[in-house]
Amino acid sequence: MLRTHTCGEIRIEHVTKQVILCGWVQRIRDKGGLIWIDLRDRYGLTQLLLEEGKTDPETIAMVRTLGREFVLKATGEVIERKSKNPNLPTGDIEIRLEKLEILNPAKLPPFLIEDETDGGDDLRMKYRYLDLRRNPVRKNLELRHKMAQQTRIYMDGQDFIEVETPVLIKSTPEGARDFVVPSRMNPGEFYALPQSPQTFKQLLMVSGFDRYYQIVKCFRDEDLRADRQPEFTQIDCEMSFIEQEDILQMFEGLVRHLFETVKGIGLDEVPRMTYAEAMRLYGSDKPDTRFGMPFVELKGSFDTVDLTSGKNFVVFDSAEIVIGINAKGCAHYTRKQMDELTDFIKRPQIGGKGLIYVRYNEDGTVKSSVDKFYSEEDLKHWVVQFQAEPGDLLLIMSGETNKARKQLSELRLEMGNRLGLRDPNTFSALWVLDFPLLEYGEEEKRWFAMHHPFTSPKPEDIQLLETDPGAVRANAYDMVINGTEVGGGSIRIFQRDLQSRMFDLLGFSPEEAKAQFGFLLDAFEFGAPPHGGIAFGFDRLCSIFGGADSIRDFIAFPKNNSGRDVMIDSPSVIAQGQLDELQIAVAKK
RNA sequence: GGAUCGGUAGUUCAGUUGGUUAGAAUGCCGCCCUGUCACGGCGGAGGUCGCGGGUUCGAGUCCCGUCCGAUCCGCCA
Repeated sequence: MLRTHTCGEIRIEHVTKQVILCGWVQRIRDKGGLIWIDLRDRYGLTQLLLEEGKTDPETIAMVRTLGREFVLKATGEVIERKSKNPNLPTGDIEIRLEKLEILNPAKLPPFLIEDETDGGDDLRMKYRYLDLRRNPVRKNLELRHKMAQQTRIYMDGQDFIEVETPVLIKSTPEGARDFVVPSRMNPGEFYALPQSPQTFKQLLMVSGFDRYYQIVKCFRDEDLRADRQPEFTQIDCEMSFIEQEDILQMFEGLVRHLFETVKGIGLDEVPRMTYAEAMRLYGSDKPDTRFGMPFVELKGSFDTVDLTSGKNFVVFDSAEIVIGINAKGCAHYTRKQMDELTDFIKRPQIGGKGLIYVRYNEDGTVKSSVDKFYSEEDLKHWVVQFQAEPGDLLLIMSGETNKARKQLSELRLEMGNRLGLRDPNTFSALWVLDFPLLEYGEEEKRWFAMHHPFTSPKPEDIQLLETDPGAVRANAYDMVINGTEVGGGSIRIFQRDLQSRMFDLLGFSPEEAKAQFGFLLDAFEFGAPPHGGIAFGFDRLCSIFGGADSIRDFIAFPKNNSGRDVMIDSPSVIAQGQLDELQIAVAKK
């Protein structure tokens, strides 16, 4: 070892000890007669002292040649500081430098290696190895490490075994776009990288590994977002001889264990909500339940309520649904603020046509943007429906049910932001249950599996498969934390007949089903146990625990928006020889 | 495929209606400083205003195109 201690561990009780430290130069403060060097490593910062008249002049001269990020080996005695720094764990001591060795000089980094860096995202990505020297990013990776460790501790404690599954697998038509790898030994043929180990974990159930998990890389060739990378990590799990309730209990347990051990937070029992409820109350299958503000229907499909029709307001009369939210205490909003909200919902990404408001003033009077059509008495009925109190502001939208809900959902989140109701250090988890089994693809004119083709329908809905496939509910569930989907899974189909019927419904001919998933169908004929599972988005889980919106800083070497690694500059062209070997020709544009 | 925002010193940004030599902070370099810790003081260097074209007497600023980045929509079983 080149060092006796790290830069984070020396305390007042080490005084008079002779130590050797290694690390990077964080900063040098040269007072002339006194020079201090802050030496940094992963563990902390320790101050080295040089003093004119006491320190060897050659060493002082050498220190005056140092720059930021030089790698040093420093030998000296631990002494108590004359003026202590209470902000630093090592602030009571310093090292009187006796011998200095420059292990490696360093060019000036392109941005400051400090907590509040002056580097932009692009630059930080290009020099990621420097960015990773910064405390905030390093702490995120330490958090990730803890999350992974605690996941393994919990799963192992529940008798799950970790099994690795292959990365070079087979492309399947359903779901996300596959990343594809050409096979040299089988010219013209391709592997695909797994979107998830789905079929393998089901096969492991057939094999009798009744509790499997894996912290595993998955790959999807789709456009990226702040919380989506082309390669990402899942906590992938599967269990046999269970019902949905067992899965919910087991993995609520995992999440509670993680909050407990990693954050020191005791999580409340995770509430449950059906998909239909979530859509009706929040217009989203992943509602942020850190705050309430549920939708209220003035005219809707679920209730028989209609407080808007017959007053010659065409917009509402022609709408399938009229829904709103109660922004508590916002009656004072100015014209400017209202315009901002209207502009917000009219943005092309949201696509709202207009926003109607009702102010329930402190003095009990009511003022709205539709006073022309609705009397004070009409509006008072609305106020009652919203359970509003004086000082509240009702924000109302209308239209086709699914669109209006989606738009109002965006507005609800925006109001949550404006009212400071989305604190990243508050955690609210939710199970969303009973997802639809199928959704209709308008373009393709056929049904698609909402989760995946192996998801089992609710037994009581099976007869609807023939008559009304869209109404069939699945034994599928998502876990949502703070409005982010962090995990999802289902109870699988384990009977060959039902699975074949599913493929049929999804438009697979028996031959296609056999070609794509024959191995699974075959396996189901050799004694498949009832089984089900779940997968958590590990990167997202880490980012939520870390209070961040983006998963990028929880991944050591992430890719940018265009799927590029700007540090190693990938993807890149390959040599003609490589292409030849693979018998691949690149089409010229 | 689409929308919005951005690209000016090493870095983060400002830059008026189009008008002299494009500024600030920070970093960097030099000198001074014996208790600093975001040290302080004095001085200095540092710019193809993303790229290409256009309008104009004159463009960082206006117009067109293009490239790059970020966020979002579509997409993501």
